[in-house]
Amino acid sequence: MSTNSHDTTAGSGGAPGPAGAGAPRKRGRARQASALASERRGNLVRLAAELFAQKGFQATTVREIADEAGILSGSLYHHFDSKESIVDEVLSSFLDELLRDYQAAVAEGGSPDDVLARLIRAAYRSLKPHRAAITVVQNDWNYLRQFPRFDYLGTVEEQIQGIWIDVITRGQAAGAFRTDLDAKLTYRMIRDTIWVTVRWYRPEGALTTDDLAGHFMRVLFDGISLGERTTSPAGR
Amino acid sequence: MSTNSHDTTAGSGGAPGPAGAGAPRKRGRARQASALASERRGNLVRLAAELFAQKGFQATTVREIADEAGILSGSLYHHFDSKESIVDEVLSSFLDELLRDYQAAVAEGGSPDDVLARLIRAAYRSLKPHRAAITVVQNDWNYLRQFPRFDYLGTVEEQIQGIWIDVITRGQAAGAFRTDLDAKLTYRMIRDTIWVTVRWYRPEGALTTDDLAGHFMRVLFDGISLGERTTSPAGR
DNA sequence: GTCTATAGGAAGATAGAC
DNA sequence: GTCTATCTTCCTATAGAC
Repeated sequence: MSTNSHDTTAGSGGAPGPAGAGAPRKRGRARQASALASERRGNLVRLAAELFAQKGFQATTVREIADEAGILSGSLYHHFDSKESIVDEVLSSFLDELLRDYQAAVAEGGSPDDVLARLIRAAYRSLKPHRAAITVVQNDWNYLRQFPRFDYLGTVEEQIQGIWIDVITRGQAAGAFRTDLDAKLTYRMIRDTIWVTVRWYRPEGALTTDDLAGHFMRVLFDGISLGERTTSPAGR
Repeated sequence: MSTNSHDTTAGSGGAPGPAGAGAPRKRGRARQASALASERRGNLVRLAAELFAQKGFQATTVREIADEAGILSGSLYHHFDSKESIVDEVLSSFLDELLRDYQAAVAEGGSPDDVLARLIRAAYRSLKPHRAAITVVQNDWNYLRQFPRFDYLGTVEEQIQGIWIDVITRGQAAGAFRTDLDAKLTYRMIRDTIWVTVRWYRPEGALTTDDLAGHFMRVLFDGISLGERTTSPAGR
């Protein structure tokens, strides 16, 4: 949740940094102080993520982030070397955790529809802790990908896509899922439907993320129709 | 496609406008010149919409829009009184047309699942002509709604929602759709799944919008599973 | 209808005192 | 670690010539 494995030294010119620019190695008595520092940093990141999610990355100014934290904008640059570094930390920590969750869901094993159900629940469950990051991914992904710094977004996306498509394809081969559906298209549909929920989902409301997952899976696995399944009803 | 019925006089302060600020009534020999003017204007709007879609509303500068049109940024203000006016025209013309399409789909009549299928196809078909506008709606909706000028976005959304929920509810009452699904939740799922497609759909690719609609409807109506429908398979 | 020129403000980022 | 102060750049929008 803390290390940003995707950090690059790319910047707009400014200070090249006197020491190694990565996360400092913690050891000895420095560890405690460092832990406090990262907690502070983590707070700033969470707070910025919330603003990015509400107003968009571009529309959020460093002054607003600093205001929210009760400090002045200049002071932010003691913690981060640019506004992009902040959003980078928001995204990379979320994506790293998500990838691990998915890998764990697959590692548990079971039939393809068990695994698919587990993936779907894992995705919905991430809505609550990562609502802000997911919103940023959705709204600012296209913009951020313009910068080489964020190339890793595409890499992680491909790894994640591979996990889902693999499960769907295995399900088709095993006779659990229809073979007249394109696996990639189906994956995208599932992914989009789940993520886009952050636009209106409010964790403090009546619906839990497992409610959402349940509703979605009823539709996904069995459809909204009643009676026999049909190949092409109503001219579809 | 031309008149902006949602225009308001709201602005950030500047010139209050010497004459009536609405679209001038065309009559007599002025009509031809005016038609050319609106074509020019329409071109600028389309071009701006494309940029807004690619980079986001905030990140797109009036200079970029002007560059793309081959004029200087100051000259844009001969056609529009602000950057917001441009995006307003992008959104309102799209939403007006969409609402009319949906109303027409319902007016054709038929069983709930016929109507629902028609609505879904209409939505997918709008992806091609309105890709840019749909992208802007999705990415910049939250930001734009901060300004009273864009209050009408919420109004149109409610009208549209009413149309879909009505069809779903009637289908449930008629025994065509499952009653264990929440109509509003189902509407949102459908809407989101369709709109979010603009993130990756490329009209010039192999898939037509009717392909997408077909794939989606197979899943929506009948699910991805094979064999008998089941109420709670795999612990779902 | 487009240009030149510029007002006026806000943005991201930096330097050095405390 | 935060503040004060400020640099530089870029933005939207305007005024008036052509």
